Amino acid sequence: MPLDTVFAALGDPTRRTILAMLLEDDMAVTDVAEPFEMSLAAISKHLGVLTAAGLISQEKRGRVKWCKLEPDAMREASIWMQSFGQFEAVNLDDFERFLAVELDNAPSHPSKN
Amino acid sequence: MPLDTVFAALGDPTRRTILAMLLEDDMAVTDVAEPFEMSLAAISKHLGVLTAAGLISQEKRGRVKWCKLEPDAMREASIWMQSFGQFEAVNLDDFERFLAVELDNAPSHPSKN
DNA sequence: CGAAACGTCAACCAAATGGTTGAATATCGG
DNA sequence: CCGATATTCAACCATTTGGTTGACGTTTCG
Repeated sequence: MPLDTVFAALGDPTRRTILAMLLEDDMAVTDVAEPFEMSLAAISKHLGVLTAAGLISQEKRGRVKWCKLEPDAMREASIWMQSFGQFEAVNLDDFERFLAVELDNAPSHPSKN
Repeated sequence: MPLDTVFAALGDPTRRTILAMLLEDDMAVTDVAEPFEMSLAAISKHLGVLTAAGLISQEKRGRVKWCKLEPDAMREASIWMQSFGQFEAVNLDDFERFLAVELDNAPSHPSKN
């Protein structure tokens, strides 16, 4: 089940921090590792877990491997959680309308293709 | 971090199934365990994990311990995840205002009619 | 009272997880 | 070609996790 790997991946604070970093921009493995007090190999493993969960993708260009956030992977998990109540935080439909408006107003966003 | 325990708890399919069962109604431990092909002790442990994460609460009445879903525990995790949807194009300030409005809209009383 | 039902505890086990080091593999720049 | 940079691999280790079994403490009820 993809939910297994996604939730398990999100259960580690190092990995959640990495995801938050990638929210800013794509990053090379070495740059991802830099702020952490742990070996590069350990970060490489974390990135492997995130990749296996589909939460990021990694593309090698030259000797540098770029890490890119794949937020769609959270969608299924998010929807699963939403099913646990009207108590729940955000209405997804409202959220999508919000996103649609945001995308229209985005200044430097290249037109989709 | 509560996000650690919540996400980790959700990473197990047995525990997610238990939560889905409790969506229907509160249940006794024995009844929770009944559909699973695993010992009562194992289920008891799973319920302990869910309780530690705050996702359920357990109240003992007589010799029966009742398990009750606590969906509020998912709120923080849900909000965390939603901040990752299509983020590149989203203005964070707008997103936070959006969240504020969402949270302000009382979950259980209809807003307009 | 005494047996059955409810649930946890303790000890144990195999496998997975999160980390380390050191060697290995590409690739880039001079 | 050589050396530095980027990243993974492999072996290892300690801890956690998810499961088992059997004994144990409570509570209910005939």
